[in-house]
Amino acid sequence: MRFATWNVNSIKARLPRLLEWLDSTKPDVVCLQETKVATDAFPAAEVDGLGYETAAYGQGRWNGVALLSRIGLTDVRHGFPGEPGYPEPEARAISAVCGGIRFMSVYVPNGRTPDDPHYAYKLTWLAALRDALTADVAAGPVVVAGDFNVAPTDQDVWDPRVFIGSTHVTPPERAALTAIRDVGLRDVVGRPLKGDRPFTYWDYRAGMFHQNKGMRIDLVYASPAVADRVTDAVVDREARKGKGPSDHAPVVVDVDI
DNA sequence: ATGCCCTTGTAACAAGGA
Repeated sequence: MRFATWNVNSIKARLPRLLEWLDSTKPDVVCLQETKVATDAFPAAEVDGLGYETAAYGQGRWNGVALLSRIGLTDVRHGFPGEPGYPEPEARAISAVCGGIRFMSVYVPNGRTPDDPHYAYKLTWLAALRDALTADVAAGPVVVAGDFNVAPTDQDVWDPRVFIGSTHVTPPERAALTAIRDVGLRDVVGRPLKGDRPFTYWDYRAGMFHQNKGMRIDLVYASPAVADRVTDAVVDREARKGKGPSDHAPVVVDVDI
């Protein structure tokens, strides 16, 4: 089985690149984030043409998540029990069972700055996610993948000095990730295809990608039943190149199941 | 080379992203 996670930064703007990438990469399951379309506006017919079923959860202009699968897609859930809003519910999580594994695609709140109410929302959201995952992990194998908007360690940002005082690197955010792993999930880290660190995001501005000034914030957290069977994991930086890319690269995981 | 911010909604900017 091959699965992947990718923050596409608008499914409408990225559809040609997504279809090309699906055709060449041939993942069985894909977790998408920042689709930026309403649930009913997701281009399901286009991905159906490549053999994928779709489960989408969107709200229009902001956020939006989806799952694509060509190995079955059942028991779809929008959000998770106890998920907070800001203050209204936001389209940041969707899960479904594909090939016997519950996949959840997550788009964690950004936080903006540590003194912003959005940062408190981010921490509350991550704590609620942890609580909800406790039941899911007990029920069977789980993969939670997506844009976590947290770099787990200082090695996961291109220069820790630049991020002092910023979100994505603060101890409470990192502790929230640890708490999620502690419910029984492991961090499946992709191989970088260039350089020594598997960054998944590079700002569009100032040639950051070309200087490899990135961050590892797109993460794959998997139950041991999945993590133990990983045969390869790669950050597909090829998808960050060329005309009209997302600012995030996909993480692609192969599992012998 | 991989190449120097992007997307959406609304009407020339505003807001968010990280």
